[in-house]
Amino acid sequence: MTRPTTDLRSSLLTEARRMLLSDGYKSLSMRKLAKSVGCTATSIYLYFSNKDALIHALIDEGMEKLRVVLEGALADASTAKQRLEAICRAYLDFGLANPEYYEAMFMLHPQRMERYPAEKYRLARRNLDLFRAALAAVLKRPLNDEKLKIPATVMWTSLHGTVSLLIAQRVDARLSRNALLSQAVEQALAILPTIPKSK
Amino acid sequence: MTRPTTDLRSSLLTEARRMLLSDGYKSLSMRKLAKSVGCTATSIYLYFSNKDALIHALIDEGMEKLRVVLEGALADASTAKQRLEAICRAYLDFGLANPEYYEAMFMLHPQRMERYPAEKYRLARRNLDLFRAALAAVLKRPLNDEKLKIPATVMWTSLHGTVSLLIAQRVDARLSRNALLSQAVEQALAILPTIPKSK
DNA sequence: AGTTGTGCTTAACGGTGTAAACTTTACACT
DNA sequence: AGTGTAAAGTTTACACCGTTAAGCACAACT
Repeated sequence: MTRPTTDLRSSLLTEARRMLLSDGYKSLSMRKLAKSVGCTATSIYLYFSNKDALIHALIDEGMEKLRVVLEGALADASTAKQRLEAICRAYLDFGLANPEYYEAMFMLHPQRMERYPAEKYRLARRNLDLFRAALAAVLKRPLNDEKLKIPATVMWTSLHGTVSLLIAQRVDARLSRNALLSQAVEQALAILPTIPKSK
Repeated sequence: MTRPTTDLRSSLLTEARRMLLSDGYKSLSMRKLAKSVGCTATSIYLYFSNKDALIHALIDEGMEKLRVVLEGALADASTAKQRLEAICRAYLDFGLANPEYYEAMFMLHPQRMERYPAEKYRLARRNLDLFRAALAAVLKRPLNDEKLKIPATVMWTSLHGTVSLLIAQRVDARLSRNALLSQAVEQALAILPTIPKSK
């Protein structure tokens, strides 16, 4: 009922983020959001063309948060090999620490995301490039070596598999979480020997 | 309006499967299903306690189909190493060939699956055991070596990551699909050297 | 003072899953 | 043949959902 700020758009984003983080994507409805923020559901459409657009804004936030985390991990490690390991570990940790963001970013039903503008994938790809650069550094190759795109992508997808199945609770809960994560990082790093020498 | 068979339950399953496969999970609604099959929406509840239960039945079907595919792949290869590679490849192929089943099986929103009875994971775990056994064969270890649970799980999650991101269309579409899949298999197999020798 | 435009609301459409109560059909037993 | 009962299916209803169209109130500008 309260009208905390005149800037409805940013109030909506703030509240949507809070709802996403506390109750998950499923229970983020336009009507409930409106009620929490003190306006009508239709007012949301003055600032976001539809629910997808609202989620996209949150996805962008998540991508940005992920970038900060990954870059932090890179900065904290000293050798190239350690940096690669650190970025993998940081990726897993981010996903498990922010499952609601992660879900919106990478696990949402494709049909729901149909309208996600291709241009926005730029942010996502920038995170992927961090992996590619870290990989290149270990292999002593140029930072944006095109040939490393596929290995970097697969490294990422492999980590994603672990995160997403843990979030979706499809993994046997009796297995040690720590052992699983360590093995996942080791597995990701094991891609190194499979990459052919350049030229 | 037609009442094709007296066994409404199986008609519902057949039609639900058809709808899932042709239009995806999202557009499988109780009302539409009822209309297609010629009964009212509430009649479905005589045979399935809720929508989840209906989906669970389809998930079970999918798990069974996957099992057949994986076992087929195992049967077609001769050496232990080839069998391991074949099962990985078959997993990827199954997911990409049956995205609607795959989505229901492994990608559905956890909240929606809250009511998925833990006991049912048995079928899922049986598929995972095929990976574990194939892994054990290569390493010349006992088929149900407990120590291989984590490596086998990570092998699976790594493959899942590739499948699920491709299905969710989060992977750069310009990358060669074949190269990506080959790399994913290679990555999965690269777990082998990281597994400590038993005792 | 009158026009324009902005910010928001009300009302409505067509959809969703599901619960409760009611009706019809079918079968068993006296 | 007539009655009791259980099964199968329907009607009605509730409480939600995303979204559109039309309209209202008020500020700023001419």
